[in-house]
Amino acid sequence: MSSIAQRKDTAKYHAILESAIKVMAVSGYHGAQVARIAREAGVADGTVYLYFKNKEDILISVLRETIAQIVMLSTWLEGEHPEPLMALHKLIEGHFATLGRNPDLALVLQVHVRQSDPVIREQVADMMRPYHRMIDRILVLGQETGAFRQPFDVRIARRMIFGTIDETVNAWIFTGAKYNLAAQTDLVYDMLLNGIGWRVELSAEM
Amino acid sequence: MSSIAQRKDTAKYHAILESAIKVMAVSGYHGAQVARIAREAGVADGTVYLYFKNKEDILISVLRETIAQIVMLSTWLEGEHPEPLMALHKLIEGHFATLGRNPDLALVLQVHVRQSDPVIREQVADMMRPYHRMIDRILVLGQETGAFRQPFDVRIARRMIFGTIDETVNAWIFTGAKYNLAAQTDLVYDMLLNGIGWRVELSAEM
Amino acid sequence: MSSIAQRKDTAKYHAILESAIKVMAVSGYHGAQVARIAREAGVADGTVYLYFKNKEDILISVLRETIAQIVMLSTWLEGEHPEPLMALHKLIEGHFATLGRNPDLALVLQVHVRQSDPVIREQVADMMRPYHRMIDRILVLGQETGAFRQPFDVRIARRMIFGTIDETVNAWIFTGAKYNLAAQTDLVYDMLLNGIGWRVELSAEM
Amino acid sequence: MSSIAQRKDTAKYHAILESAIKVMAVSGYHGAQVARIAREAGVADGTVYLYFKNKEDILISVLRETIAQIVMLSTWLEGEHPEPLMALHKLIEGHFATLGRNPDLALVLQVHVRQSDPVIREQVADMMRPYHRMIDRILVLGQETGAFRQPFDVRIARRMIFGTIDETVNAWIFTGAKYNLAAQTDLVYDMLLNGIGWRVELSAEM
DNA sequence: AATGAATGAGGTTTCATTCAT
DNA sequence: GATGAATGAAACCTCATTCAT
Repeated sequence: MSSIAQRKDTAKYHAILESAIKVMAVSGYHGAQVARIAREAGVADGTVYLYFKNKEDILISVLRETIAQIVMLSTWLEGEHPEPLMALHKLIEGHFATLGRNPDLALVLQVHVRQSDPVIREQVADMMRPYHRMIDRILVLGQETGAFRQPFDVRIARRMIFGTIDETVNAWIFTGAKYNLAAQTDLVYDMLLNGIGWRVELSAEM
Repeated sequence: MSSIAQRKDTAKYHAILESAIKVMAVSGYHGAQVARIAREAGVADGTVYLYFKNKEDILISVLRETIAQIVMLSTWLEGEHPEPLMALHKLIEGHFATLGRNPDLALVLQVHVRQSDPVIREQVADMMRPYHRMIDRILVLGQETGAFRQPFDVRIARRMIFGTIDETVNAWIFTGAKYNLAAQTDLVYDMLLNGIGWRVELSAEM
Repeated sequence: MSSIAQRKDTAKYHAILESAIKVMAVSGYHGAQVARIAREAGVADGTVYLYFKNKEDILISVLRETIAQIVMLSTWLEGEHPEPLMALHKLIEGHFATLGRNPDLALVLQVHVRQSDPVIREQVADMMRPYHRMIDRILVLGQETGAFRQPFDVRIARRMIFGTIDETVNAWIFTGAKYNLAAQTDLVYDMLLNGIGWRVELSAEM
Repeated sequence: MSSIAQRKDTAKYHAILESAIKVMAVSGYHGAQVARIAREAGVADGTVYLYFKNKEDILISVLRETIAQIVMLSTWLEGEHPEPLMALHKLIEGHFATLGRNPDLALVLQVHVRQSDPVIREQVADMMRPYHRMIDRILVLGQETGAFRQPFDVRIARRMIFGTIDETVNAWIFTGAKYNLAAQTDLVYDMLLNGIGWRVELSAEM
């Protein structure tokens, strides 16, 4: 009479999760049949339901585990209290490193999540919230300490940061995940910091 | 003996397309039942198949019509030959205006496209290519004419621009498309141009 | 307010009938779409229903017209009163000639009829009855006049005659209707008359 | 992870097959709905697809199993090496006995096979080929040993034999399969051997 | 008489989920 | 805990037939 929750740390639980990532990476969420996930994991169809409530629960679990890794950055950066420029660099690097290490998982996260029920999207948004909050904190701190230029909208900046990271990962996935994603860190970091324009008003200030 | 191709400009064709956008916005591609699309359009199930080859054809048509509008910006900007800064501003504005006018369609484009078959994603990528090319051209021209700062990777910059626009639209959709998307143009434009950092190296150059 | 019955002799009626034979020959009864029959006949879908009650009616009409030709042999032979051996030869020859002239129609009659509803099969049987009767009459007359050997079961003989003709046509169709069907007449006639065995009991009788 | 192939000898496989024969006998191939076959077999619709690839596979399996029984005659006769006259008698008897035992199956084989896709007809032809070959061998051997009269075309004779058997079965089915089919063996055998005519050329030989 | 756009019932097939073993 | 055969709801799509023009 053990509940699903109590089985989360078994080897089989993780085998199914890994298998789900693999299958979903190839076929997407809707294309991923439970039977194939089970076979890939080397268990019977029914066994899947001993560890997960239903198919949606598998997807959410996959996302939770993945996002957890990314969100861990928040916690880590939180504890380290690095100065904002460094924090931004670490953030980008960590994000790229995490997904770069596991292309299948990146594919699921970037591409296949954004489908399925609004329910799932809502949950993903919830899970991402700490991450967004952390970006916001870095930005605010940077503005306060003078590490970043003063007058800009934090939300717009956060969307630029997140959107750029996202699109960089997408491009990497789309071209087949062939190059080293983390190696893009410096280029992206520089781009976000400096934008594409001259800083005429800056020279005026001097 | 009229083929599907010959029926593309009828009122019913557009009614079904509109209805498909509406239903897909709510339920996603897989969740959108042909029967519901038909009912919403006020036609019989079978009628849908007089205008579209199959369900996938509906989605692709939705995307084609939408992306066409956005890509039209390419053509327009091409003809106008505006200077790069202006071109970038027009691009952002046009993108926001087009999607801002039709939130449902934006939802389909932003969220639901990225699922389904790789075939569809490939087609979307094909349709977006002229758009990406145009951004590249603007960037290159801007660097040549000195409108943009010199040393940056064009691809990275393009991903930042596209990613930021994308994420801005996502945020707008996710909050329920309640505010005016086009009104964000200046803020985003400024952000992309200037980044978030001081331009210390610029002062060094003086 | 003219009924379907009154339109049977128009050019369009026959155009549709010809077209139906062609399409059914290729696709079978179930595979033959009314729309394709209409297109092949150069009329609109709806027009078909001005000349035929429904799809089944088309098939039955096709069969009626064809079988009519074969059954006409009955009438003709009836009128001629040829002696039995000659009558049998004429019968085989006429059957082969009629179908040999129109392979499409033969295909429909031999292969595709035997499907669809029992209702249709019943009707075909009804239409074939005069033909069977005629064979029976030839056989009985032949036995009475001494043209055929005495002791054999007329029904069995009739089935042999009909079955052999049928199978000969089938073989001809199956190999692509490439050779001259009517040219088989003498061989089949001889076979039916003499069987495959020696006639030992005959020599005993002498 | 059991494939369809591995389930062919289960009770359920045969239950579905029997049920398919029954339903097809009544309604024909196209009229036989998978749902009705499933209900008749006492299983759920989906279960059918655990044992058969699709509806066409059911039909082909029905045919394979049946024709296999008839073709088994070939093998048996092959092994026995009976003299030709005996072989022919056994052949007719075996054919009638096999179909006579299972009228539904006979109906499917005789009537409903000949429809549907050319693909299926081709397959049936393939399955029947050994049977036809065997008839040919009997005929050739009979001619060589002098059991049959010398000059006749083997193919024509084979068609007469097969066509007569076929038509006899058809007649039996059409009248409701009320009498004993196998009891017709001697009559048909005699008919095929002797034909319907006197053997004038034979008496001339004497 | 002729058209052909529209209809909608109906059938095959898939696949997440269950439950007896 | 584990299995996997069985379930059956649900969805796409076809196509004979109708009817307003």
